[in-house]
Amino acid sequence: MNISEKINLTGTSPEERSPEDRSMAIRESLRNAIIDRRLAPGTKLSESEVGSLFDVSRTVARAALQMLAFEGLVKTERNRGAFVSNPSPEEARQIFASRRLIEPGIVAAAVERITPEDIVQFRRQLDEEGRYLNERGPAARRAEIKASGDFHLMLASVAGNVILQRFMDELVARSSLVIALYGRSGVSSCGHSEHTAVLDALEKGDGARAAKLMIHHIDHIEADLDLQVKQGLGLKDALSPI
Amino acid sequence: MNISEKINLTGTSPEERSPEDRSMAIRESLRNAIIDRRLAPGTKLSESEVGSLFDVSRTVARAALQMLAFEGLVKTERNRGAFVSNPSPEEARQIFASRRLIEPGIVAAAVERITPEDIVQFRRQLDEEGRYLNERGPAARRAEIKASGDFHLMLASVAGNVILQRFMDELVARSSLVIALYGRSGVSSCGHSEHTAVLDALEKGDGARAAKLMIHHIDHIEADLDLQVKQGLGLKDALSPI
DNA sequence: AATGGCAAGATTGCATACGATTTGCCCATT
DNA sequence: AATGGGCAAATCGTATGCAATCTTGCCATT
Repeated sequence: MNISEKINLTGTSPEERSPEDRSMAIRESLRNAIIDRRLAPGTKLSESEVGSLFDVSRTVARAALQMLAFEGLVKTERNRGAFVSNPSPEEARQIFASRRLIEPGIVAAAVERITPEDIVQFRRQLDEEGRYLNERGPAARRAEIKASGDFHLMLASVAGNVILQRFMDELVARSSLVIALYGRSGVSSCGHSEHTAVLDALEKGDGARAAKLMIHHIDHIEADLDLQVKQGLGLKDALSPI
Repeated sequence: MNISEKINLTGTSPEERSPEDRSMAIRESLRNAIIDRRLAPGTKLSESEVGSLFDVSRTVARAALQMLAFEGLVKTERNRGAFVSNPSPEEARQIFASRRLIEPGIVAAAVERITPEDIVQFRRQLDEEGRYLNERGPAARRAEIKASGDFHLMLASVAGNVILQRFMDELVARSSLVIALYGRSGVSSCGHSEHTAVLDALEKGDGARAAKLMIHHIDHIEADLDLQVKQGLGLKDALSPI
């Protein structure tokens, strides 16, 4: 159960490139590992292990884990440690309910501010997304989930509200976890075309249509999930079946 | 500039009542102090000072400050320390834009789940709010801001989405800061009646009306702000006035 | 008198050490 | 053989120490 191979240490930080917060770099690295499933839900992230992996003390490893706990990607249990989050179906529903609420607003804001350069950027992103769609294997699948999330994050970035952007950051990351856990089919084979449709509407300046498409898109993602209580194992639930 | 008097140490934690995370208790205490202005924006919160105030080491004080930084209530500068946030007008606008987006959704969810007991609780809360409205002095003013925020948080709680609840927690807290900084008149003398109106609509099950009232309410709060760059003090702005 | 540099003080960043708590294993007892 | 107690290993929670960095006041120089 060595997590060392799962984490792309050099992926986010070429080396000691940033003299700034190292805990932030560790957070980024772990975040990426979590959202594209190199670290499975439930995996234990011990402070010492993370610390030695990134060659820092427990202090800074702990700070990174605290940040991840704050954004809901890991859960910490006192005196037991930190574990990659294992979102419950209820949590999953709430995540998507939040997205259904926020993303139309983001789309509406984005349509006011999007530039032709942004459009070009988006097309490039969608191309990459489509490329992964046609590849096989878990690596391509992971990359696809990641790219799909990036589309939504780019949208939030264009919308220009840093607070909503941070909320979306969290929601997209947690969505990735949920899809990894409860996803039924191949992620969102329809997702790519839906992204394209949203972008097309944005390009035409049709915010209302883009927002509607976005809601449908989110609905489709959630509909692809199998949110049964199969993973109920909560014991608390098991003990009070009535 | 001793902050010790500003913090109600016993307010949130009677003593060592919680054997659990002390940093969480410190965060709560500082949070309360910030959102009702006992700690003014810009105030420095040094690790050692906070630590000795709560009789803990810098380690746990630091953890509390990190959490506050994460929710935007304090800003940390590397090698300089943590300071109570001084939201810019732009930040303020984004905070209220976010609330305009999220709160109608919360209201819509709340109308589906609100119980008669909740209504009673809300009435009690509104009574207390009204009481502060008729009192004079900064203490009553602070209590009024707090109580006003609590109304929105109760709503989020009733809505039953813990993620949105946490977002609102952050947004309400930051709003308090913004109102403290840019508030023009007496907070929201109209706010109380508007809260009542929202609740009335909720009680009648008229979610659409409640949502509309909520948007107006938020608009009114924001309209009461003086979001000029008077506090621009950024120097960077002052130097490039064109 | 104003400016520039320097050194002392203060504060954070980080690592490490020690105590506390939990977990799992082993063995004794029934 | 199953159960219960207790010990040992592992891990977390917290305090503290040291180095790095920033601030500030002082002094020399112009």
